[in-house]
Amino acid sequence: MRDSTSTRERIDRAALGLFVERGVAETSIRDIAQRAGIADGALYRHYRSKDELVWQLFSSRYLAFAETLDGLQLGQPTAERRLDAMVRGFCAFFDRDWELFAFLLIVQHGQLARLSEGARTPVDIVRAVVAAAMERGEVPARDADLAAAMVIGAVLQAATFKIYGRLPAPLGDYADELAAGCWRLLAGGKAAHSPSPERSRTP
Amino acid sequence: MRDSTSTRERIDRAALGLFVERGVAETSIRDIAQRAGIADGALYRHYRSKDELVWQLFSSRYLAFAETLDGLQLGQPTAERRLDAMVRGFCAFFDRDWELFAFLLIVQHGQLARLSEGARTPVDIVRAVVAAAMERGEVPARDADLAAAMVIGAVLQAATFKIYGRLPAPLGDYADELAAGCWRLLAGGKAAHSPSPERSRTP
Amino acid sequence: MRDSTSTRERIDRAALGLFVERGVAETSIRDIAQRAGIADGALYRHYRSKDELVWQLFSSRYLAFAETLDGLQLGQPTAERRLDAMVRGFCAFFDRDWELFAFLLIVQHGQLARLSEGARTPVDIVRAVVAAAMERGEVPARDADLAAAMVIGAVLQAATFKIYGRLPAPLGDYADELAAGCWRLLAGGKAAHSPSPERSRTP
Amino acid sequence: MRDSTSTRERIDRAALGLFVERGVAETSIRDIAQRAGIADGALYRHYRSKDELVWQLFSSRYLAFAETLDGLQLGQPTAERRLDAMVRGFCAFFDRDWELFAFLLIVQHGQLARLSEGARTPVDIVRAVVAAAMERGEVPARDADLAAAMVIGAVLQAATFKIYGRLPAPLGDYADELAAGCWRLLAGGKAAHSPSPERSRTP
DNA sequence: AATGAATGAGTGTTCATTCAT
DNA sequence: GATGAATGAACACTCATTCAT
Repeated sequence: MRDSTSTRERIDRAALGLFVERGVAETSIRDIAQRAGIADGALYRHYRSKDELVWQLFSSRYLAFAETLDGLQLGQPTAERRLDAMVRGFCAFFDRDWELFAFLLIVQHGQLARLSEGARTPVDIVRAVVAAAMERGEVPARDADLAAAMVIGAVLQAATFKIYGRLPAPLGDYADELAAGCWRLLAGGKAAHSPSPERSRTP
Repeated sequence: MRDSTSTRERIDRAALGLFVERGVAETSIRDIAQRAGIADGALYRHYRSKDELVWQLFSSRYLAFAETLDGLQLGQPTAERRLDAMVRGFCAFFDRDWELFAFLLIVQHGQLARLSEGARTPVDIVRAVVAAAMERGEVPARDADLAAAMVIGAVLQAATFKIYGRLPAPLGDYADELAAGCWRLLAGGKAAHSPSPERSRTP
Repeated sequence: MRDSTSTRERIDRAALGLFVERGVAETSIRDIAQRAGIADGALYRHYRSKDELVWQLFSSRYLAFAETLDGLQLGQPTAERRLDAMVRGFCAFFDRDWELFAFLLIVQHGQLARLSEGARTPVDIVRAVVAAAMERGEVPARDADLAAAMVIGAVLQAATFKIYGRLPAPLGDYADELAAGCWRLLAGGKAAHSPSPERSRTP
Repeated sequence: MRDSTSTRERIDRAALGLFVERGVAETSIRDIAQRAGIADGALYRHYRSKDELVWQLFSSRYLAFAETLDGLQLGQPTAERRLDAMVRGFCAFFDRDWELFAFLLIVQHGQLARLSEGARTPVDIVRAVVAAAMERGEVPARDADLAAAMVIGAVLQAATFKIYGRLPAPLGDYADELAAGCWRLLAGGKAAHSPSPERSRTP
C-alpha cells in the first residue's frame, strides 16, 4: 500500500508536469513512466489507459477544487465575504500548485463534456453564490449565468496571465484587487436584467 | 489561383471544424483532406506540415482579430466607448463564427509561445486601451495588466459559457451587460480593496 | 491496379506460408510484411487488421473451394461418380497447393463460427450429395450428417497424414483408393438409421 | 500434496476450458490463474511457462488416450471387435469430456511435432490394429497408412461435427453406425476401385 | 496541382515472466 | 507454496510524410 500509493503519486506528478510542459498528445505513456521511474507496463496497474489517466487526473482535481471552493464560501456571512473567500482561496490554490491549475486549464476542453450531469463543478459553486446574492438583494439582480461567467473569467484570466508571465508577483498578491474588481463587477450599477433591448449607456 | 484559393479555404474550414469537433491531436491529415474533398498528399501543396497548418490557422486568425479589435477602438472618443466598441465587436465576431473562436480558445496553449516577440495580440490591444485610460485619468490607476486580464477574462468566459451551452441567447444579446460589467470593473471604486458597497461611475 | 494486385497476392502468399510454418499467433504483421517485401503500414491498405487478413484468407478460400467442389459434382450422372469427382478434385486441389489446405485446416477452429448462416461450405456440398444419394436410393438410407462426416473425415485425415509425412506419395496417387473407400463406407451394408438401440453386429 | 494436486487440477481444468472457449493465444496466464482461483505467479510453481502448460496438457492427455485405446483393443479376439471397441471407447471418451477432445483437436497442430520419435499416439495404435488385420487376412490388404487415416478421420470428423452442433445426439448414439461404417471401409470390396455395390463382411 | 500507395517511426497496450514479501 | 506489483520486450496499429505517376 505504501509503495503503491507512492507509485501512483509519482505517476500523477510526472503526468501533470509533462502534460503542462508539452501537452497531452505530445506526451507518451513512455515519457510519463520514465519520469515516474517505473516501467511502462506498471502504469497500467494504476490507470487502465492514457485516456483514463487524463480523465481521472482532471475530474478528481477539478471536482475536489469545487468542494474546496464550496467549503471556503460556506462559513461566510455576506456575499462580499463569500466572493472574497473564494477569490483568495483560488489564488492560494494557484500559488501552491500552479502546474495543476495549468493542467486543468489545458485539458478542460474535451474533458468537461465527460463530467456526469449532476457533477458540482467550480463553475456551479460560483454561480450558486452569485445567484444567491442576487436573490437576497445583496447585489443587483442581473443574469446570474452571465455574471458568474464574468467573475470566473476575470479571476481565471489573471491566473492565465500569471502562467504566461504577464504578471510578475504571486497571484496571492493580486487577491485583494481581484476580489474588489469582482465585487465592483457584481455589485456596482443598477439592476438591468439582460438581454434587454434598451441601450445607450454613455454618461 | 481561383481554384487554389478555394481549395485552401476548404482545407482551412475543414480543419477548423474537425479541430473543434474532435480536437487537434484527434484529427488526422487524412480526415481534413477527406472533408476538404482532396487527396492527403494534396494538402502538402498548401501547408508544409500539420503543425504548420495549425500554426498558420491560429496565428493568422488571432492576429487578424487583434487588428479588427484595434480598428474598432481607434475611432472612439472615450475609454468607455472604446471598451464598449471592443466588447461589441468581440460579440459580433463570436456570433458570426463561433467555430473559429472555439478553435482559437482550444489551441492557444502551445501556440501562444510561438508568436514573435513583437506581435500585437488582442490581449496587447486591450491592455493598451486600459493602460491609456488609467494614464488619462478616465479610470482609477491600478495594475494595468491585472485590469486587462480581468476585462478580457470576463468577456472570454462569457463566450466559453456560450460554447458550452451555459448561455442561451446569442452572445450579442449580452453585449450591453458585458460592456457595462467591464466598465464597472475598470472604473468603479477608488482603492484596490473596497469593502463598502457604494460606488459612482466616474471618479 | 497491376501493382496493387500483385502486392496483395504477395501478402496473401507470405501470410499463408508463415501461418502454416509457425501458426497464426506466432506470426506477426511485421513478419508478413517483411516476407511480402513491403512496409508494415502498407499491409493495412489491403486488410484492415490482422484478424481481417486471417478471416478474408480463410473465408474466401474456404468458400471458393466449396464452389469448386460443387462444380465438379454437378456434371456427374451417379452418386458414385459424384463422390469420385469430389475426392479426385480434393486431391488435385491439395497437391496443387497443400499449404493453402494446411492453412484452412489450422485456422478453421475460430473462423468457422464467423461464417454467415447461409454460407455454402464444402461440408454442406458433400452433405447434400450424400443426402441426395440416399433419397434416390443410390445408397442405403442412413444418418446423412453422420455419413457426410465420415466421408469428409476419411479424405481430410488422409490429407492430414500427408501433411505430417505419414503418406509418401502425392495425395492424387491415393485418390482411387480414397474414393473407393468412401464409396464402400457409404454404399456398403444394409440401411440402419442411426441412432438405433439394437446392437451386436458381429457375424 | 493434497492441496497442490487439487491446485494443479484446477489449473488444468481452467486452462482446458479457456483454451477451448477462446483459443490458446487468446487466453492469458492471468485468465487461467483467475479462473483457477490463484495468483498469476502461483501458476509458475506448477508449470514453467505457458508453452509448458499447453504441451504438458496436450501430450499427457494425448498419450494417455493412446494407452486407453490400446487397452480396449487388446482384449478383443477379431479385427472387427477390436475396431468396434476402439470406436466405442472413443465415443465414450468424447461424451465424458468433450472439452478435452476439443482441446486436443485445436492444439494438435504445433504440438504434434514435439512428440518424441518413439511416442505411441492414438494414430499409431489404430494403424497397428489395421495393419495387423491386413496381415492376418482379416481384411483386404491395402495401404495400411491410408486405411488407418480414413478410419481415424471418419470417427474424428463425426466428433468434430458433434462439437460444431451438426450432430444432435451424444456421440455414443452413433457408435454402432460409426463402427459399422469403418468396418465397411476397411473390410469391404477386394480391389482399390470397387464399382460394384455388393460386399461381404469377411473375405 | 493532384493522386493515393507506400513508408517507417512511434504509440498505446498486452502479457509472460520475475521476485521481494 | 502463494502473492501481486513490477518488468520490458513484443505487438497491432496509426499517421504524418514522401513520391512516382
